[in-house]
Amino acid sequence: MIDYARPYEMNMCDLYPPTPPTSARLDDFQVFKKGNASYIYGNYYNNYDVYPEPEMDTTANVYHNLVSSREYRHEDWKSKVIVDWTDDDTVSWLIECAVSQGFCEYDVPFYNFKVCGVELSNMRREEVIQRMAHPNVDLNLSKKIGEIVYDKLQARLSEEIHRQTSVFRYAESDPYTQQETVQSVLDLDKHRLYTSDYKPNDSSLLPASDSSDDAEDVFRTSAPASPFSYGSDSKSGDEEEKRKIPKRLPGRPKGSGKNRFKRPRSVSVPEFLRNLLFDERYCPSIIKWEDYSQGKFRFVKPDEVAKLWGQMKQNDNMTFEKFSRAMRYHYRQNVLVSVPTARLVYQFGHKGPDFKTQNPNFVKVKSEMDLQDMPYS
DNA sequence: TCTGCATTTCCTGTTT
DNA sequence: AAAACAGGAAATGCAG
Repeated sequence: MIDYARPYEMNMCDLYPPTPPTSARLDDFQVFKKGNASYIYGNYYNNYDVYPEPEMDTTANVYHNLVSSREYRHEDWKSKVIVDWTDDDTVSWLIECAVSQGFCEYDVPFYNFKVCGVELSNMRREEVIQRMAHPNVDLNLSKKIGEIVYDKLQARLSEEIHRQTSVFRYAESDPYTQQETVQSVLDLDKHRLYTSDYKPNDSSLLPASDSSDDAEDVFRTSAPASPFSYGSDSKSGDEEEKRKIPKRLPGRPKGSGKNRFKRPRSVSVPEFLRNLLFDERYCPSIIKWEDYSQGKFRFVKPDEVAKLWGQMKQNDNMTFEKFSRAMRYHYRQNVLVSVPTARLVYQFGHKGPDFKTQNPNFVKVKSEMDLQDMPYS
């Protein structure tokens, strides 16, 4: 089922690590890719399986930990859902989580977790464990803390999702006319969510997932393994040669059945489009609102949108043709609607995601610009 | 393990 | 003519 109208939804920009070192826009989408950069000790490292040497002075780290961890002891996070957490909320939760499990707060390198809730919720087990590593703390202890923290996080996340789902069953019937009601229901729900009886499943003693899974890419390489797998890709022009090569069967080519790893829940195609439209980095440069009041949007650079989708799904072979096929499947349920006369223009249907936004296409209103131009206002 | 859903891939034909 | 569109068919991956 698609959560078309989730109460809060991550923006594309929120999915990715803080200010990656490369300036290339598409690199923002590589957080799900195995072996790609992860943020630790203020630096990016390319391998989840090693514990890199921190660049910061380790003594300073420990000192920082001792002195500052109490600054984060506030309880704001308890009344919020995870995606609303600030980096301080994340740290507060982390410390309380570790302490409640009998660990010493000084063994938790909380400065590695100064991230917002969205980023935290997208962390994989390996990344949490890796961030937990500290040269002055026994590796096994760090690993254990990391695993428990990860399990607690997942338990909390699944409880949140469960709560959202039950709220939005109600909302799905008519998301537009009921929007206000739904919002108020959500607000109520949000505020009483974790104030009293939050009891996550205690799976902290489960064995750690096999991180070796991450060492290999489960998706096929961009080059076909054999001519038999992609017969139609042959561009020899030799008709007879073509006839000899059996056509590739329709459907996704078989990946490796083994070495599968869990990816974080990905957004659906309509949600992905909505998120791009909400993100100043992509709207209006590669996708933009054509008629916001009707939910109509236009692909400015369709190939780039498809590429982003492909990168998010770790699929280098994604094209706009395939992406648009996925979009067309959403016509059936009125999540998306075709706009016949205009090319590259689509429309969110009445069952589409909530696309309410203050400033479509991020066009500054005149008064705002005037205010900015005034030196002292 | 099974099932259903959301894709992914390829394809043929049509429209712009 | 090329690109975009439409939708069938078959396959995968994931979640329940």
